[in-house]
Amino acid sequence: MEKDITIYDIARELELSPTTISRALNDHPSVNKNTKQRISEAAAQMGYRSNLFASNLRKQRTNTIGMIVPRLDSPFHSAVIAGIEKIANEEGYNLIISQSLETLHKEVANAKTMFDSRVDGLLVSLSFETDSLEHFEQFINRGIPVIFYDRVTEHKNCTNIIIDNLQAAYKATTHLIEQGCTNIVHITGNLKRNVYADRLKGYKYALIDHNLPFTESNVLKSQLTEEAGKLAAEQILAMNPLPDGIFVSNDTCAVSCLRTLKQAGISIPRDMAVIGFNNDLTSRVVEPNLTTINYPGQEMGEVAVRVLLMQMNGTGEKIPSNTINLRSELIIRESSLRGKASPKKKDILL
Amino acid sequence: MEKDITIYDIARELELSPTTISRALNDHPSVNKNTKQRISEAAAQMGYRSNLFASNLRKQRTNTIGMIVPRLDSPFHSAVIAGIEKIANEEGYNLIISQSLETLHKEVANAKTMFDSRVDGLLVSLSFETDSLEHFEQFINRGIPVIFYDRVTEHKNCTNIIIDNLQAAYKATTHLIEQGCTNIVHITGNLKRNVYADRLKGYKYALIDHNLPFTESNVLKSQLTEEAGKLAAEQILAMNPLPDGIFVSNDTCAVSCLRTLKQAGISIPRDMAVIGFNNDLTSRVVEPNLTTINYPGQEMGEVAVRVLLMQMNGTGEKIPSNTINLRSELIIRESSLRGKASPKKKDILL
DNA sequence: AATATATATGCAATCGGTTTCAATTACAAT
DNA sequence: ATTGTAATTGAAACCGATTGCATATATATT
Repeated sequence: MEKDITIYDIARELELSPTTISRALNDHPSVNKNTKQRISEAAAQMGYRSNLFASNLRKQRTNTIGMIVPRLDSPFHSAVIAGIEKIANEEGYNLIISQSLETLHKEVANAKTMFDSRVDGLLVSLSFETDSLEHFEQFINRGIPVIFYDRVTEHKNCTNIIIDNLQAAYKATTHLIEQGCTNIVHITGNLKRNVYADRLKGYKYALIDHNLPFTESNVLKSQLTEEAGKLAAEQILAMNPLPDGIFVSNDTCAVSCLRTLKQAGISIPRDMAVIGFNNDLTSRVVEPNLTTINYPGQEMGEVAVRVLLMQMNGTGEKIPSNTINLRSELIIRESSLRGKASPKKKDILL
Repeated sequence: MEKDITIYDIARELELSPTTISRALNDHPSVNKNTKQRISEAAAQMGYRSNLFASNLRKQRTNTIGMIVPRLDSPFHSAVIAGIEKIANEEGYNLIISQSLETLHKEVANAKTMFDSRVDGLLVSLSFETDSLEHFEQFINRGIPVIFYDRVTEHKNCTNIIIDNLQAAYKATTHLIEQGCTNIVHITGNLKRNVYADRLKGYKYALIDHNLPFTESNVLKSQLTEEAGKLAAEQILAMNPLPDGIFVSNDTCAVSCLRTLKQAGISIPRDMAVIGFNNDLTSRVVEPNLTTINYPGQEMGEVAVRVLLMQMNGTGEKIPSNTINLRSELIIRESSLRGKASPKKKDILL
């Protein structure tokens, strides 16, 4: 079992002070070039590695970014994390990740752990249950920046990074209307969360702007799971008259709903056009392929961590609270193309 | 901006020494019960939180587990991580996660970061490219346990946690044979990795045990991506005679292959029966639903972290190198059921 | 020659817990 | 009265890197 080399060992070896060793290894300008050279060679040769804890303890920062996500096993969050990890890595930051599993109590516990681990910054996408940001106040009180992405809530000291859910939903609904749909159902999630509330608004405004009636009974609240998709399909089949278009707030649920409708003898998109949200892999596997909104997960992650780094290394002055909107796009596939022939290209980007 | 409370602040407040505060907060037996009570109340009231860096620095351990996975955006790995995070959390450990993105150089860089972060233990699933474990020697030399799961290589000091890939593949292939297939193609991945090499063996042995010929030309090497599935399908369509069964080493590729074959007019499973591997969500979305091997991801994660914790807290003696095998199961769905009527139950577990 | 300036290095304190080794007290046993 | 034992508490060293302040040397300026 080898022993760790410290700057004291190097100092002894080269007959210098630990101070100089430390400065040399941090490329401090006041150390002679030749000395630096000697030191870094000795360090390499002796197998030195810096002790982050001693360093962190002294510097009062950890070079660590914390992340709290609802779940890791979601294609969208995976993409976000990939983007975050890439940039964080490049900038020399560690990433501590934990999942709230959509519960408030685990989100609170995770926040505490992140706080005790003294992360320098925090990236959060809120759980379904979260209705208070109290557990993040401890960070804000000590000047540790917190950034919310995707599932967000307004907070005067925090930046939010989102897509324009309202606009995306508006586009999707408008597309259904342009395909001739006049009786469109919307399947939504927990309206406490901005993403679902905004999509509902987009759906509503699109209807109104095209002189179609908005009726509460056409909005189905759901858990947006696979199972919930089946239930929603059954509710839809019980409607009279049957709707001719469905806009679902995620792909998992849309796919399961679509399949259940198909099994019941409904022809998609002829009888009903269907649009999902997320552009998950399943949207390209289901038959017919699902029209959906493409979410820039990786990009969202990259933007989030860049903004966070800016705030972490900022002058200490509070950057004014703000919201960053990323572009999303409607990807049109067979599930929503009615009447006309199917499109030449497989995927058409609006 | 609030200031951090230290044990010295509490000591001053209660007119005790920092020693006693530290001991009380760690529930050391030699501190008086009443004193403990007073101290913990004061700590709570003053908003004290332990400084992990000071503690780590002194204790020379970090309460942190490192993880290096090929990618985070894989349903299997997400499930593993979920299992790991659950147990690690319960036991009071932090989790640092990084992805190698299937490249050796990033895996090496990540290993270095983990090492510098002084993780107490390491969980690894190897990248495609990895053909040497040199970058893990530094851990082993210092007595830091390393555990490999799923994508593993033999190392005399490390435990491996896997499923019996050979047996699973044997079962899958045997099932195809029982369904009347006599000319079965196998689509495999990078044979450097145990998982694919073992599955190939299972396929081979099943053929031999059932007196079917094994031919190299029936083994298609592939990247197992969506794109690779299409290519493989084209290769299969060019075969003469056409095979009547396909066993693919993952679901993503199997699904894409299946869809391409269908588009070419092949009836699944009548003309060709198809089996995948992983039980991803897409296997339940594609038409017909895909027969596949269910992988106990979450369980694998839980076992991995438990074994790791044992080794981390062990007496320091080397636990003899070993391999832990977890059970997997064949899930039979429509894509492999030929001739007979479709099964009564949606999913049949063998 | 005297002073100013830049360059290079080191001393010693510091970050906040943990731990070794004593010290103190109370009480029991001889 | 003396010694032994258990229960509490504290002083001080320590983990390893960083940094404010001081010092020493070399070079430039007047």
